[in-house]
Amino acid sequence: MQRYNPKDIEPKWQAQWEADKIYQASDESTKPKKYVLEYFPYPSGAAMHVGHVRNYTIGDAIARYNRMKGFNVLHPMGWDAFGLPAENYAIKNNVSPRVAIDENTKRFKEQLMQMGFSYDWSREIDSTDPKYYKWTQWFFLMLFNKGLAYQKESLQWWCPHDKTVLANEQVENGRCWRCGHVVEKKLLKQWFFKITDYADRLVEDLEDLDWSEAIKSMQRNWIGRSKGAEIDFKVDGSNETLTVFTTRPDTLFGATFMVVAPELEVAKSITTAEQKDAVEAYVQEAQAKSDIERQETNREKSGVFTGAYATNPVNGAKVPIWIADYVLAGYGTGAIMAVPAHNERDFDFAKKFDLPIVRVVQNDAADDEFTHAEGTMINSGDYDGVASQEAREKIVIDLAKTEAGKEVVNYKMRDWLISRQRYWGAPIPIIHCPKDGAVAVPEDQLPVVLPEIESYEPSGDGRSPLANVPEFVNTICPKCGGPAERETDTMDGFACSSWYFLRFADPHNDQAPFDPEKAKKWLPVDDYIGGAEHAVMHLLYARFWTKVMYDEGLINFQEPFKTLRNQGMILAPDGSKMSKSKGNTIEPGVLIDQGYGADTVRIMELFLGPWNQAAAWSVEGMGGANRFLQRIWTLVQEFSESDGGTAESPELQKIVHKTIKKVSADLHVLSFNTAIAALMECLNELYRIKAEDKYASVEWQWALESMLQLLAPFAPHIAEELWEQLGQEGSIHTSEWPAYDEKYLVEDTLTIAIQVNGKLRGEVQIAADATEDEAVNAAKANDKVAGYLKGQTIRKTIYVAGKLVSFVV
RNA sequence: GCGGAUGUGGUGGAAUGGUAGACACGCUAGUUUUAGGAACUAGUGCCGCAAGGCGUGGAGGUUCAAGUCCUCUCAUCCGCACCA
Repeated sequence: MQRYNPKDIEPKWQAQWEADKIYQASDESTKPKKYVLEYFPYPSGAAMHVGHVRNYTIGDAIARYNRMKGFNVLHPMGWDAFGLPAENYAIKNNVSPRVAIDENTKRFKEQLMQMGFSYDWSREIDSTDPKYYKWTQWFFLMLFNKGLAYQKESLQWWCPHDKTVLANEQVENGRCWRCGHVVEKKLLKQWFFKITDYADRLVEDLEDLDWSEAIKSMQRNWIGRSKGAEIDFKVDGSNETLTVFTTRPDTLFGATFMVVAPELEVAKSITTAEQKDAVEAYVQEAQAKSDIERQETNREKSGVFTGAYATNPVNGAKVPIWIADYVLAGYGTGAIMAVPAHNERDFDFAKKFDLPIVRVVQNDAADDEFTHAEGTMINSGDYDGVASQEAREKIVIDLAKTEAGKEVVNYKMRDWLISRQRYWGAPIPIIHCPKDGAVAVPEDQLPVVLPEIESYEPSGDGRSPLANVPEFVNTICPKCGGPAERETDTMDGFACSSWYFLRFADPHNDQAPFDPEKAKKWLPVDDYIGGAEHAVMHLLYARFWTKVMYDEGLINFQEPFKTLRNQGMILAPDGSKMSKSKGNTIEPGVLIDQGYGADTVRIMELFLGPWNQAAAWSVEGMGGANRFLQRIWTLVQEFSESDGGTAESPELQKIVHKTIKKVSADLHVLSFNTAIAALMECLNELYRIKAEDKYASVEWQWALESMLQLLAPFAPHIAEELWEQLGQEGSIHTSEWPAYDEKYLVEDTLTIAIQVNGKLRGEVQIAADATEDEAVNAAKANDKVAGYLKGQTIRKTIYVAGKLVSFVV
């Protein structure tokens, strides 16, 4: 008898599948399409571990299942290969990032291949290939021409370690998302994409997406839309007006002071002579604080009085203007009306500096505390007695009459800063002309190719290494033909990944980013599988680009990813996070070499628990997964060597049909762990039946083949090998998913549970077609139950057909 | 503080309001001339000799019946955070 040896069969079938091109998606097929996509990986220097591989295993099971269900499946793979790690590696080892990335990509591809994933490799893409980034640049120009890409000088996050600016989304707790260094603010002229123009649509369209509530709420939170009003306060003895944003215009009568962020110019200009020194000292002190210090919550409030006063437009009251760093320059107007009775921060500030606190909304909160709650207006002139929700609207309407206020919507999200002062990225296709300003590189001159250079070290002066390459920089203006300079910054890598899912529909097109007809055929992505770490970066950016493309008429859909599936993280066996630095990663390649094989790893990835929940890797569990496949192997070998027989086995029919039903239903809702459990149960049953009966060859052949088909999405190699051994021609992976027939699932007898007063007291066998009376009588006849019913009056009898009888006494 | 999620045996986890613990790991006992990180059989929620009782983070409630529905509460994890 042949032994199950994954090392023999897995490479063999991988080569065969590749030769037969069975996973290639067809642009011509008339079968319904299914686009299954896993986020394309960054080919890093480190090997993939079982956590990364879970992502691909889930996607592959979905792709394979759908293929067998008769869909024309697009399941592509590519490389998101621009970015800092490759460049830093290149600097350290003095090799070109190109060379480093090519090596990593080759290794990554081998690792994916040895797992037996069913990718259509004919569509492989690489974001660092000029044939690809030509079109990333093309999209940049589209945004530029639509006024959605612009340059602006402003204070921006700067990572001193990576020596580049970062987008807001890429700063996590005041630290660089890549290297973890504390970031600084630097005044620089940078390129932005105007994602804020799409803020409303990005919030509203979340509604219809089949995404987890967690990711949706992260995006909503990040966009941070809040409805409110802008209200103008005139500064006394000056032409200045301070405009504030508030979500609670109803509390306007309770505004007893104002606060301006230290960064605002107006903070200095309105300051009186007496307060000048104090204000300057405070502003300096505030700017010296790191952002991490400033962001610490529960910090003691600090601030300084400007000496100036403003007039509350609603009642003419004079309110002092203060400067304090609890007001952020970057949100709203950078100035607030402070209502200490109804806002915690204002309350703390008023307490500290002894400013007046006036309650204007009456509710059941204590007098000496602040309250956000709604209530009835008091101390608010004509609005007294009105409900606060109502007053909120009325006050804004009344202010609008004198143009002292208006309704506005505010967002926390800022525009997406996309320029990077680094080498390894797609060059921004802009030429700076002294006469014509920023000019787009004409389309026929794309791509602007990233030149090979000597030193990848960033200068740190705010310019990329490309600035040191005169042949690259010096050019002529496409408009006037005069001497001009190329933009030397490169694009954020997230620009490349904002449209890659479209390129897979038409990966080799050199006339356009994609053929609209092909995009129409394949997109949107039906199942997008990836980690939650992309919640407010990639997933937001890609949605934004998609909407821009839709507006431009390039595509016919507004959301790129209909269904998003966030797989749960795989933790180390001790429950801690797996990381290269901790040295606790588990690599599939190592497990495969140990003899478990890719199929065992794949089974384990899915059997560990629900696919969307975190789970600790289990070393012992590997044995169980492997044993399961061993037992299937052995059963098929024993069958093949048996003489066969003619005895029929209704039991065999029943268990296999039942399993087909269960596995199909589970796969439909991605319940992989229970699908595999059902296969294990089926296998246990088959062994039991085998031990009792002789083989009935026709039925056994069918039973084993069906079981292998159900196994195929999870363990494709062993399924394919045994499929062949059973005499089948053609790949199991292009075979038709087995169907079940309800007629085999019908039971002759049923076990009915019997409850007395809600407690389980026994069970009884009845015929499947027993009437209610027969079932109830059988239940009463049960010895135990009879004991509980003796001498009692049955007040109520409930019969749940085929399930239970419940007596109430 | 705001938002999202999760709480079930020794462990990972199963359960359309209807027999809680499927499946697997681990453990216990046994079988096999068993080199192995084997294979097979039986058992395994807790208390109890048993009958029985108790059990899904906690407290209430609805129901003949609650892990599942409702109210309150506790704990853990994740995201955001002086956002007006």
